[in-house]
Amino acid sequence: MSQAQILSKNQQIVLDIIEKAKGPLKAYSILFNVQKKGINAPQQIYRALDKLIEMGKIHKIESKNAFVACRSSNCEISKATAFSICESCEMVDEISDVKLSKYISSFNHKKGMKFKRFNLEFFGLCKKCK
Amino acid sequence: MSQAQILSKNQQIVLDIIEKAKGPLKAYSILFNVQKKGINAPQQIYRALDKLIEMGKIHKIESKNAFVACRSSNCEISKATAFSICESCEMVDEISDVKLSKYISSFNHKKGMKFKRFNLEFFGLCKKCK
DNA sequence: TAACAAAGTGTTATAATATAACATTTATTA
DNA sequence: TAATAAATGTTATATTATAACACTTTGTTA
Ligand SMILES: [Zn+2]
Ligand SMILES: [Zn+2]
Ligand SMILES: [Zn+2]
Ligand SMILES: [Zn+2]
Repeated sequence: MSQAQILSKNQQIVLDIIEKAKGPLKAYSILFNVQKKGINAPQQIYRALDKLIEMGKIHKIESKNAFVACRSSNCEISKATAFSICESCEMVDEISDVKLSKYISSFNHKKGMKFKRFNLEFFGLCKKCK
Repeated sequence: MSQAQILSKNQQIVLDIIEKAKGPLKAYSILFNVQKKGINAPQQIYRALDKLIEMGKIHKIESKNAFVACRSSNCEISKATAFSICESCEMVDEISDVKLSKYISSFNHKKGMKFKRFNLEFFGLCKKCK
């Protein structure tokens, strides 16, 4: 059984902000939000972000250069991530669909490449924006 | 029948370079490669890139901020893109697998979002790097 | 517990990626 | 040919991300 990760001070501060946010956050917007807490430099943010990603606590939305908290408890440390992204309101929602994930994970590339992980981003209009 | 797109001068220059490249190219590396051709500013590159993406001639590899030529003739203007990416040598290969693409396209999000397009990036080690 | 190693922090500087804004030119079409 | 749309050239600036170095805290192990 893997014990609950203990986070460092900066990691906890950054994670708290990302978890409280309604949508994806950009690194510099996180930075501006924590300057009162004594974090002054981008490095401090990026280092925390890197570790949090490694731990699977957050994910990077590549198409937006932004970060969201992981909402799926069974998200196997980010080996198989999928997101739906609203092109109008910027809302991002993590998709955890075992069938979809299994199907994609089992996809075999003709050219003999063995995949370790994948990231899938869907784009469209969310219910509200339709 | 859609007639062959006629490209503007800058669009053609940028496309040529991307098509000749063996791997994904970054915007500034394209820029450095075309300065002899009279293109001097990032804007000129990014504008061409934007149009080429719109036309489906190239794709952006989001996880790398880099661009590759579209190799799949039936790539329906980038509504459904998939790539395999080698984490060691940076090689990128466009996957055109109708079954995979159909399966993912038909995925229905529970929260009522209708998807217009998706982008899937696989990561691993290619044959050579394994 | 002293010594060492590993992980985290703080800081300054800079690199890399991308867009804003505006003037001008070229191509298209009415 | 006049009006419109698309593309270009240019300068400046915004945004995202990493390098490098000195120091501190935490964990491990002799
Ligand atoms: Zn997750
Ligand atoms: Zn929306
Ligand atoms: Zn394609
Ligand atoms: Zn490789």
